[in-house]
Amino acid sequence: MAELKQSEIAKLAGVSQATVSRVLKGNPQVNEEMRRRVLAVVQELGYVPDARAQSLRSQRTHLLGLVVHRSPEALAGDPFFSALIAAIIDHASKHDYHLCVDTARTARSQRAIYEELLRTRRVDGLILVESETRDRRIERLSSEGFPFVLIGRYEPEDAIYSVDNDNIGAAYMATEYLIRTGRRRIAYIGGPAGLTVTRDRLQGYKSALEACGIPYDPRLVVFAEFSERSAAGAMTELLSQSPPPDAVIGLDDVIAAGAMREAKRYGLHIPEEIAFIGFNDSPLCRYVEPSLTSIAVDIPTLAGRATETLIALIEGRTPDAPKRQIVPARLVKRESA
Amino acid sequence: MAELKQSEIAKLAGVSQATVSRVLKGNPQVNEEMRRRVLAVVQELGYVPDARAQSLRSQRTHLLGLVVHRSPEALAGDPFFSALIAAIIDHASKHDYHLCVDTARTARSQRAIYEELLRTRRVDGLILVESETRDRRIERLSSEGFPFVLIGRYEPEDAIYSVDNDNIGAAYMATEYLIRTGRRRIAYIGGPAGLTVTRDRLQGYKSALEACGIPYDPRLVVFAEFSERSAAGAMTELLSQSPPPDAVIGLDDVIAAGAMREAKRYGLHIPEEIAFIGFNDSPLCRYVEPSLTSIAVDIPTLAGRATETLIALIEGRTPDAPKRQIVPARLVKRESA
DNA sequence: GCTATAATAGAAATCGTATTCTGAGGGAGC
DNA sequence: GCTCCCTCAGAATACGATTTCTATTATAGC
Repeated sequence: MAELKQSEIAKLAGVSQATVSRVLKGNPQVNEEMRRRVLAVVQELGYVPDARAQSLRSQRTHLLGLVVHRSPEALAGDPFFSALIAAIIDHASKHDYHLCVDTARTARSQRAIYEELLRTRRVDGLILVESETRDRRIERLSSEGFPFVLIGRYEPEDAIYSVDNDNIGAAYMATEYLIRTGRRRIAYIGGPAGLTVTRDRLQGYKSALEACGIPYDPRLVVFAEFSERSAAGAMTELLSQSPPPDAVIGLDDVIAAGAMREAKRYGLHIPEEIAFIGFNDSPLCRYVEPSLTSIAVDIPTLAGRATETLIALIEGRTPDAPKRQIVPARLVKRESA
Repeated sequence: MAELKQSEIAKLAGVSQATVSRVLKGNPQVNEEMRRRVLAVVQELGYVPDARAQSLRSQRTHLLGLVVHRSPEALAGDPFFSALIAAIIDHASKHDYHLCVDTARTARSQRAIYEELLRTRRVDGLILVESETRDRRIERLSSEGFPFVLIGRYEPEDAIYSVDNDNIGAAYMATEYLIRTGRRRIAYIGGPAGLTVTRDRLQGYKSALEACGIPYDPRLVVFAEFSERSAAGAMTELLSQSPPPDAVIGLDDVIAAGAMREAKRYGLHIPEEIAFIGFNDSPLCRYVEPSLTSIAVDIPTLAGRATETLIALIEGRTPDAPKRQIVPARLVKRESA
């Protein structure tokens, strides 16, 4: 298979290379006869333009970058990300964009990745997931006018484009649901304390308590890593209190399930003595015993909004969406609460 | 932030653009004094070369493509893929490569994606996952000499580079383990019949039966989609037989767990009356009741071998690995078997 | 019949970097 | 003092497409 380029096609079709380009780009000022001749050769040889040359010339790579702030190990078992990635690809491909995924485990490599993707113009825009609450790099992206969208929340609210699950509302909903069903000592197991999700859900939790006139007890709030073991540790801590909690909200299904398993080990009856609610509605929920009530994050919508907004920014259109978009979550009731 | 390019740097450093390029590429034939001057300006302005121009000039994009033959919906809940993607990125970044992920749900879009990524030279090489047993496109890639590696198996065995979990061996191990613990009517629930994994594991299953002198009963082999519901349906079919199976091997943890749940609904005791073994050792396994014995696929190794081999191919080195690499799996014993 | 205008296609410039080609200068060797 | 070679840096070219500029031809309008 010979290396094909427009000049070869041009020679074979007996036209200039410029004409080949015009035909392929659908430029209207080209005669029907020429167009036919060129297309015939293109079809015959199966010529496809070189994306690298197009990128350089047009200053567009048609690549979106997804940067995930987690180590490979932490990412490994998480179904949230396969869903997110799949959904982004789905939307991007409709607009003829591709997706480049990078992970940033250490702070140093994070910086490197931003440099690498952005300054080298390797991608046209960035989707950022799971950033810290305040992030110097995000401000730099913003001040340089680089197109990017955050999945998650950022302050100040309308400084940048972001799409977020309604974490505050969702945690409020979960907490209120527990209160309505008679729970009074509701615990919250967060993830790493620096993460925005951890804090937002904590806020929703507190608001619901307050709205229902239940005093906030800081001893009922603990933090864990994204692992079963860490969740179990957090649960042990909670159970050491007297009286122990009668309900637990976990930041994550894995955390909630880990905590629930620990409670079972202590001989507690679920949901009679203690109820559990997780987040993400992962496959896990249907399989644990008792099945886990969970808040379902609407990933396709989240990914869709983020992708569409980003592409609009890249192409210079003003996104027809507010800077901060909030996607509602859904409570999926099962046996654990 | 002005648009920086080598010529600007050159002007400021009082050298030619060629010298700037040489300094940045570490070309040895450049005087120490020049090198210092250039680096000073580069540092000061934070110049980083344009990847698009480099791609065109060097004919290398430093992008690997990962093509997954599944719909976004099917991909959504699957932790296998986040693990795979994370592991590939991890290895690729060590060699200064990035990863572009694409999904191919329909046959038409599959073709389009191959064209798009390969013919446009958007990526330097391809990793393919979950292909069908025989695939016309793979033969084309091969005949065009395009660098690619398959995760999974392909026939003829040594026609292309592939890295595969030892599916035959793993299924053999699972089956033999069940037989050793006294099971006699062992069922197999595969995935879609066209997939190589489905067939390979079936083969391992059959071999183990034969080696242990247990006759093969085709009624004990059924196929399901990658969903809980489909798995439940398959299990119902198996339970309608007399005598029913006393053990089940599922292609997948989700399939195995779905089948197990169905068996519980029928009032069967696990593992006393019927045992279950799944594949992937996903988080799920530790949470189902009873916990699910599973074959752990060594994803980091799988991804690592595939990535290293691909990069070697791209860079024109002969991979120091056989064309067909097999990564051993591990039986993780839990309560269900 | 002559200019004005439109339609169309080729020539040439451009995107930013890597590399080959070329030439200047300096030291070694005789 | 001359050649030869070596080192090094600037000039020029190439990568493959897009787009502007330019030239040709045809048509219209008077």
